[in-house]
Amino acid sequence: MVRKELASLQPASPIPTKQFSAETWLRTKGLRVTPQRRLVLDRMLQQMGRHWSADELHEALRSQLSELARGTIYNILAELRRVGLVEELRGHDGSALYGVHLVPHHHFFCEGCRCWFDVTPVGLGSLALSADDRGRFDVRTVAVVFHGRCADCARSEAPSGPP
Amino acid sequence: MVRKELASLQPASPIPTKQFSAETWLRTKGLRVTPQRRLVLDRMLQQMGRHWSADELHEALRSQLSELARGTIYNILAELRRVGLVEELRGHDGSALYGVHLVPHHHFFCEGCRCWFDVTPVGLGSLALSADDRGRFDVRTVAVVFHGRCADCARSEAPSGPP
DNA sequence: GTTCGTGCAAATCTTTTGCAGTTTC
DNA sequence: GAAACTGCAAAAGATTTGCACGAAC
Repeated sequence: MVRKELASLQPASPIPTKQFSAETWLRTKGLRVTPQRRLVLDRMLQQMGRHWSADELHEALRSQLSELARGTIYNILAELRRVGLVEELRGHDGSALYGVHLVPHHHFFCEGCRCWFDVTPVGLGSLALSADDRGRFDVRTVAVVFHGRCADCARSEAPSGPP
Repeated sequence: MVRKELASLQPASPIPTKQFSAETWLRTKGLRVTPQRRLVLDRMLQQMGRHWSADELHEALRSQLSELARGTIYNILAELRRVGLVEELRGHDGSALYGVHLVPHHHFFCEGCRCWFDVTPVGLGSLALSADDRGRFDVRTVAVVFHGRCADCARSEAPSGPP
C-alpha cells in the first residue's frame, strides 16, 4: 500500500488547546468508549496538526492492539468526523487524510514531503470575490491552502545560491 | 449566459480568453489531433469554468462518438493536464474533476448542487501566514476555495426566513 | 439485556495498466 | 513507416457495506 502523499510527521503549529484525554472527548460527544476509539483518538491528539490516512493509522496502531481492523478505522474516523472532532481532507491523489479539528485553521501542503500541516493565516478578512463574481455566489466559508516547502524540505533541497 | 441542461453546466465567470479551437490548442501544444481528443477538448472549451468528472465526459460524449472508451478519457485528460490545458481538482469524495485551465483562477464550491466554479478573488495580496507559521513554511502558491451557494441554489433553497 | 461497535470479507467504485490493433504525422 | 493513440479488459487501490459476534452502557 504505497502512499504517495504521506501525512506529516511533525506537528504543524503549537495550537493552544486544552489537552483533554481521548476518553473525555468521546464521552463529551456522547460516543461509547471502546479501546479502538480511544487508541485512534489518543494518537491523533498526541500529534495535533498531523494528518493521517486510514491506512497509516491502521499500520501505526495495530501493533498496540492486534484486534484492530482497517474497516474499523474507517468507522471510527467517520464517527469522529460526524461529531466534529476530526476533519477529512483530500490529498492530490484523492485519498482521504484525517486530523483533529479542535480549532479553526487552514492548511499548508509541502510539495517536498507531501505532508499537510495546519496553519492560521492572517489577512483573510480582505479576501473576497471579485465584483463580477459577487453577484453570482453567496459565500459562506473560505478554505485556504498554502503550497510550498516546510522548513525541513526547504533546508534539505535548496542550497540557496552560491556562497 | 446560454447554459441549460444541469445545474453543473453553468459557467462560472466570463473568463476573457481568446477562443481557439480544440484542434488549434492541440497542435499548439504538440499533441496529435485525434477525433477523441478534439471532442473532449471542444466540449470543455465550450463550457469554460465547468468541471467534469471523467465519467461525466464519457457519458456526455459517447453519443457523439460511439468509439470512445472510458480509459481513453483518462488518457486524454492526463495528456491535456500534462501540457497545462486542463487542471485537475478533487471533489469532497476524492474523485477527480477536470476543467480547462487557460488563466489563473481560484474556485467556488456550491454546497447545494455540489458543483465547482472558477472565480477570481480579490484581496489575495494581504493573505499570509501568521508570524509563527512564517518561520516554518516557505510559501510559493496559495489556493483559495470559497464555499457557499451559487445563485441558482441560493434562490431555490432559501425562502429567507419565516414570514 | 439492549444497543452499539467491531472484525472479517466481499462488494463497489474510480483510476491505472498492458497489449494488440489503428491512426496520425 | 514509425511513433503515438485508442479500445478493451483486467488490475489495482481506497473506501463502503453486510452480517454475526462481542462489548459498553
